[in-house]
Amino acid sequence: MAATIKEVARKANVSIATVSRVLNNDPRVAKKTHDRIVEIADELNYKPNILARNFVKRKSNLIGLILPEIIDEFFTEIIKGVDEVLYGLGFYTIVASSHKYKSLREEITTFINNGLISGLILLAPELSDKLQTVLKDSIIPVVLINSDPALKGFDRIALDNYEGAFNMTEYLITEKKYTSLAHITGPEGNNDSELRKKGFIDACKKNKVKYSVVKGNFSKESGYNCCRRLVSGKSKPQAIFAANDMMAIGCYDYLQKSGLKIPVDVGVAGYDDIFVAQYLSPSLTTVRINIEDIGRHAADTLIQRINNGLEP
Amino acid sequence: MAATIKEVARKANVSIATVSRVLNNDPRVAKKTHDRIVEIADELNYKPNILARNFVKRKSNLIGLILPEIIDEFFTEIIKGVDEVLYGLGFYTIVASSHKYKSLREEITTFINNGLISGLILLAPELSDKLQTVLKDSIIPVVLINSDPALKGFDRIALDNYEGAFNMTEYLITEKKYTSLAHITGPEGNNDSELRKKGFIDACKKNKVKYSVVKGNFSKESGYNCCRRLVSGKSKPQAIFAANDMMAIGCYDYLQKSGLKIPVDVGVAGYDDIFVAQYLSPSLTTVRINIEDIGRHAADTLIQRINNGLEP
DNA sequence: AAGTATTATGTAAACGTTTACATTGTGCTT
DNA sequence: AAGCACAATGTAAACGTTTACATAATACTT
Repeated sequence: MAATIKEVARKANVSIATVSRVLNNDPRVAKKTHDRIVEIADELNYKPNILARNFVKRKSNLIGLILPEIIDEFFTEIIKGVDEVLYGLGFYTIVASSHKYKSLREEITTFINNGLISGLILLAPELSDKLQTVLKDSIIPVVLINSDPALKGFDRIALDNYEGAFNMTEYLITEKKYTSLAHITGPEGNNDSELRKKGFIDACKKNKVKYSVVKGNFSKESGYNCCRRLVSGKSKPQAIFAANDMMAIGCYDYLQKSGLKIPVDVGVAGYDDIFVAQYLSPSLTTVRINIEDIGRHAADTLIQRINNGLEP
Repeated sequence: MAATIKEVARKANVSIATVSRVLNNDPRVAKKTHDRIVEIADELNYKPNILARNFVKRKSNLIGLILPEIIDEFFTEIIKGVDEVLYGLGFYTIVASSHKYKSLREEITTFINNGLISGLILLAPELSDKLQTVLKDSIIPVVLINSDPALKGFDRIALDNYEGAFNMTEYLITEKKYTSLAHITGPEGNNDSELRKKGFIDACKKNKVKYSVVKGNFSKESGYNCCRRLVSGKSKPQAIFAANDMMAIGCYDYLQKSGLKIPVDVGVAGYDDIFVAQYLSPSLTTVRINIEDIGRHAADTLIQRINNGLEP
């Protein structure tokens, strides 16, 4: 059985209050006593029971991180960024990814209300009204990654999807001299997806090039199928801008299979710069985003909210 | 403030004990009472405070998952597998990856002793003696992923590194008809690395082909450099078997740069089957391992140990 | 109908901390 | 040397559950 504060207190001939103060670096305890207690605690290999501490303080050193299942490489990077910051500040990160057993809303509701975590980071490109209400009513701070910018009253860390897509599209037009483009979107309602689409369309309009838009869902397969439709249609675009790299890979697959050369016959661009992008042949033109940074930033923001209680 | 068990009890005109029993599905409480209490709890939007529950039970529904920094794509898959199983069983997964602030041993010691988690999954291809002692003394169950098979008294989930490497090597020899091979190892002391090397060597010996071994460290750069050394050496091997895909990618990079054709001039094989493998050109020959499964398996084993207290 | 077995519920302690408040001790002021 | 301020430590309650044990209510014997 692990040693408790009582045993330390007894061995040091002080009350548990004094030991507790030492553990929390309360300046009111005499240096001599402090040092002695630290030594004895060490000797007994005493570690404060976090369960008890969290319980009595009614707040934990645990942060929830919820990620939807779709996201693939994002996953790792976000977790890394978040954990790096949190761990350094004495917090632990609880990840939840699979929503196999419960709806996302249920999961989040429980997570927020059961007192286990002191803050939540939620990567949710789409946010139902109900979910928004749940989050609004949350007693613990919530930081959103990548959600609708129109959402008021939330802390939100965003990738600049609109600008990224806009710039990429202009690049394809002005540098690469394509004069007809197609865009494969992500799933409807997904915020990243909508913004990228908007960026694409606006850039096309601004530069007065022909464009078309087809609906994908971020999966490789949807990229494959959309590419087939686009390429075999009557107005084949000169280049395809997929809303993420996975779908761009799907395009690669289809084009390769049908003997079309990239970028001579059809140009392909993606979004995310996932690891594999550089190893495609030819290498994929893609919009780079620093995912780990997003994670770090989200963690920072959350902790500030927890400590200072500032409203977003 | 969130509702507590007391308020539910008062509103239902019962003692908190009865409410507690209802929450824990104790069969001793009458159906009528049960239903009434459930309803009232719902009404008050009552969620049991997990912090309190964990505290009093002196065990939490939290599992630690420690991953070293090196591992890259493994990361995601392991977490997925672990979380999937644990979440379904009512447990949460705490991940810790970056060891920037503390030594691995310190981190693990604290993690094991502070009572926060009820079990630990540790992905540690190398395990110092000190660390072994810490783990042996652990009061909570520990499951190791991918550690030294010689370790007695631990639950251990292993990839069959030896067999995988052996089979791949035989495949290169008997199917691909290579008659001289080279192996780029992982870091010394790393258990995966040692087993793969052993599998390679044994297969070469058994089939009586010439072989050489050079030391890498699982990084892309080391693959690049080792490849250069091998290829420009006096006895250029017909094929290189890298102990992981990352190093194989390094080989690709070097060979491409120096104008050598794969697999005509030099064959390359890897290990892990990371996502990018299939998109290299030509696609990488690699040993497939199901990482997510390993995660699931580890989680299963851990929970069994927690619930049944079986010794490993 | 009394006694007994069974079922349903209540009582209260316990878990390991933190912390408001109380007490004691020390040194300083006059 | 009495009084006071302040520093150091102690006392005890509190946090929200679970659970062993006690009690009350009901049903089943005969």
